Amino acid sequence: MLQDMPTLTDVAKLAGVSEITVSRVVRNKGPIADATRTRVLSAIEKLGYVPNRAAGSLASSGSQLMGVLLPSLSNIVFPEVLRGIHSALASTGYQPLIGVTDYDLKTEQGIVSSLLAWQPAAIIMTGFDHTDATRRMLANSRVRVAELMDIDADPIDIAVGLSHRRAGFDAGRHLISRGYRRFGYVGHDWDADRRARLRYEGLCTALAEAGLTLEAEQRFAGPSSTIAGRDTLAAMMAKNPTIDVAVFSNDDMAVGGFFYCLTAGIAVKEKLALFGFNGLDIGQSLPMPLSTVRSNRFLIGKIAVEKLLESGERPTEKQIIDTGYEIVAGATA
Amino acid sequence: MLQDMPTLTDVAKLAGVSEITVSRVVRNKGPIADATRTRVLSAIEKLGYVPNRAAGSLASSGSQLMGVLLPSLSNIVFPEVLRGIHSALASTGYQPLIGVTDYDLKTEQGIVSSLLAWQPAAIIMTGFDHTDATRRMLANSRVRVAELMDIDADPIDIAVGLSHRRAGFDAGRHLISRGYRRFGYVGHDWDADRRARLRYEGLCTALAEAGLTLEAEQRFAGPSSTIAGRDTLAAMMAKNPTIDVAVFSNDDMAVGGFFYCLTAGIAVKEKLALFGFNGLDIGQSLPMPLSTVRSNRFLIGKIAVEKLLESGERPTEKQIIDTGYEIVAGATA
DNA sequence: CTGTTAGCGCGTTCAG
DNA sequence: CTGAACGCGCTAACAG
Repeated sequence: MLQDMPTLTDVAKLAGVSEITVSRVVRNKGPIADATRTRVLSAIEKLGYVPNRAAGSLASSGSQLMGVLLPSLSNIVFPEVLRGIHSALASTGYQPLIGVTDYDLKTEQGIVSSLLAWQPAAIIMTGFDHTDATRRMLANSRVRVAELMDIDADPIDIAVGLSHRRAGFDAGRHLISRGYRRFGYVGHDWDADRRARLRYEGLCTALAEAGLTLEAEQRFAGPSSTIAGRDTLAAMMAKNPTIDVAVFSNDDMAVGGFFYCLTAGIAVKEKLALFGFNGLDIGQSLPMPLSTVRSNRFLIGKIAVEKLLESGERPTEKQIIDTGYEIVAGATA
Repeated sequence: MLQDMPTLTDVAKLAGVSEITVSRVVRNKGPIADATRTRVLSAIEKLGYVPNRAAGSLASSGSQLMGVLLPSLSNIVFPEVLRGIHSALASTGYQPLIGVTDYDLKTEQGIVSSLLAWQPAAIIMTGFDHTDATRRMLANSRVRVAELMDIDADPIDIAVGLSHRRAGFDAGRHLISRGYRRFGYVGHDWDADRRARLRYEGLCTALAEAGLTLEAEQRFAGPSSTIAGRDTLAAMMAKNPTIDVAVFSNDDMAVGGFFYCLTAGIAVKEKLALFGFNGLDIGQSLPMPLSTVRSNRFLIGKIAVEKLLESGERPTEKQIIDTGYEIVAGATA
């Protein structure tokens, strides 16, 4: 696509050195006399030389690319992870090559295959659910794999995230300790969102240990959103007006729940407590800061990249990195 | 990085054909007898062959990559554009190679250079501000360039977006026609956000034509956010309690303003009207839907890709595509 | 419809 | 500290 861009050869001729010397200067590799380096650099400058990565990649059978698979871009959480990935990549010369799976394992498989075609240094994926074919392709390649967000299962190489089951459990314990007893759960479609389900299970376990159960439960049959949260809480309250706390599948849903309470004139916390998950900015900027669990999305992306780049080799031992979470007391519960 | 993955040659041997035939089957190019195709495909399947894109790219001096430069991932607007880009790319076999500039032109220049090194089919950028070096690199390459979001200046090849100046102007006219006269403006740092400034200028023009001026103006010295909107409106109201409408630099800021009114007990619309820009979901899910201007972020990304892929050549004529905007009456103004 | 020939631009040897 | 030769895996251009 570039029209006779200058090549290594052109630079080498102009600088009066061999191609490999130019190559070494460009990659900062091997010993180079200062004088030669200067000469080469000025030739590069003069010609506006830009190395051809495809050629480099072919010759070295490797690349400065990092494959990144995200389930969705609609949920703010994933752009935040991407931001963390990008921040760690920025100083390294690696570029993210991204794909979006729409929570579909077959789509994921296709994307993994096209990413692998670029011989990336590593691949970052979300979650532990993959097709057998995906696993096989990954195993046959030498690329390191990080699986993000979740650490409640066995990773391929590296897992970076938090235990959603424990987060749900701790949220439950926290709310019980604050005196809440009549629990309602407001969720979204969790066939796609395995982690929301893990949190739900953790919550139920905590309730069971305290001799409690969910008194109400309402799930929206689509992705999470503020509007879904608002309407789903409305539906639940219509059926079960006596609950004293609503636990939401995440902050988006909970913020919608807050808006519902505002409209319906329900006193938040006194009459109905609200609890979310994620610790999004929007929840914390509400007139009453949302009670929630803060996950560290940015950090997850950042650490994943750092671990992946730590060694050039596929790690011999599986590694699980817990980025933790934090109960945010807030004002709504 | 792949450990002796099978190559075209391996497939060709197994299928008993020449390499080029396999290549043609893989790329769906040129006439192939059905029998041959079947044979080749089953060989590919059997070996788990994955084409090496670097080699393909080198041989054809082109790639199925599309460079995407975004100023930021923190502002929800850009992930939405990326979503549009991705949706249009999904069916084409192209992959987005992304870079984030942090609103810095020198950073942008560096990223353009590394993107160009992959010989992408096209590059998508944001806005019209680039360094001279960036412009030169782009001009020397044969890649098509789309500049998104804005159409208030002269594009390199294609511009896709809306006139922010007109949007600001129309917002002003709209509010004047609703009877508002005492205008306040709540903004964020616009050195980075040229478009927010264009909207501001449009607004001021509309006011001037009606013989009005801004009675108050408060700008937060950082990026836009809900919290910034809340606090900046608070600061403005402390100084100028008599304004009857606050125009915000965008919806994030306006939602924060709404929260401020809630806390301060200010009757929204009766005492103080609020007006945003973007038409984000969060604004529309407020107890009172936010009055704002809807921009079509998803569409901007999608159309950019479609136009870029329309022809394989650099367009001879510059093209400006207006994706328009829409005043959303809402309930806050 | 299929095959042959000849590189694409670079990095990896291995020598000096 | 520098260089020569070779090949990475694929595709363009031309045959047949």
